[in-house]
Amino acid sequence: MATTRIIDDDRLTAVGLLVEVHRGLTNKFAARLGRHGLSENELEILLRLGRTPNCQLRMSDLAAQTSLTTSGVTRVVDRLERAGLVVRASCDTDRRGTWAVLTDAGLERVTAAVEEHLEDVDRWYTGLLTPEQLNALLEALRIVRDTVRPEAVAGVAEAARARPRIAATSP
Amino acid sequence: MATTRIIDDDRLTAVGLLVEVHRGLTNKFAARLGRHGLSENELEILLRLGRTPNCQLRMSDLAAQTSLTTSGVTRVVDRLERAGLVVRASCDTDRRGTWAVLTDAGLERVTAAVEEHLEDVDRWYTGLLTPEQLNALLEALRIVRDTVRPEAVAGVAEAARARPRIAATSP
DNA sequence: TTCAATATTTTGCGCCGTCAACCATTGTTA
DNA sequence: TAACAATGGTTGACGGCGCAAAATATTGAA
Repeated sequence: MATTRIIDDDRLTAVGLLVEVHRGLTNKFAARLGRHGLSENELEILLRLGRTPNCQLRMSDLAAQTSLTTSGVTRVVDRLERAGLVVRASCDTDRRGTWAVLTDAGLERVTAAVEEHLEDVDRWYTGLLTPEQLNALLEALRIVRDTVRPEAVAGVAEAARARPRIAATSP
Repeated sequence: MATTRIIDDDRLTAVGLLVEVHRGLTNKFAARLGRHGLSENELEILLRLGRTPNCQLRMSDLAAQTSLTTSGVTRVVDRLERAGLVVRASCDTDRRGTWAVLTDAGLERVTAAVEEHLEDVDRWYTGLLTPEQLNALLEALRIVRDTVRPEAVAGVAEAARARPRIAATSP
């Protein structure tokens, strides 16, 4: 008879597939990002800052968006600040808070990195799928994301309202 | 005019979506797995052993399958062995190699863990999608997996040929 | 046989991120 | 106003994993 052991359940392989793809892509991407001096988490934080109206987000919002802990964010931002890609600025309205602000150098760095990174993304991920397959994939992922991480958009509204902490590059 | 900055490229958000889903699921799963005394990597290794014909795989094959390094596998197997879920056995035909062999306790543990784990998988992942959506997702993931990790099935054939190192539970 | 070249696993060291404890600030309640 | 819980962030101790070198076993050639 066919196997009916629980450890062969299809749902487990569905998880496994997701994990393998994630790890595989991460590994493929790591080399080139490393050449730009960035890790996956560092890139993500720079990207999120760059996409925010004034290029600034509070530490705790970064934590919520990235599913790093706040202490993890502290450390990543420490490194980025040491590298001159980010600066910390205190928050006028709530002196407990701290803005992480993308510097010009940071924006340049992430732009340069992404420029090459996109080749890899295309080569190992999006470019492998037909537009229909890609859309179906993203639709499914979005459904899952919205239930497992509904908080992934924290802080954007506040940051837009806040006054910029450094000369922003937005004209 | 609309934004055309490179850091807003859709392909980046396609990566981001995958990463967010992976992290979100990992977090959701961690609590219950932790209650069974297993981490994600430990579960994966136990699963792969349990699915192999004689419940045994060589360390290097585990490394290839999991995209841990061999040293990572050494450490995970160390813990699993300390917990009595796995034993090491030397390889007759090539005494450089080492089999990691799932014990009966290991099979019980992983079975019990998976039994509950599947509820979470259903609740946060597979159960959120229609059968069509799930199939489309898996199809796309399989395409990407096959190009970024073609080596993910290492060692299964050899393990099936090798003689079992402990009383196997296969009748 | 002996010695170099190769293959498999383990170990030393370091980085990265979590957890828990901590300090500073805010808001609330009296 | 004082007291105190709640919030935001940082720090120290710790564990997991990767990298590279070491330890062990195997193969091939002189």
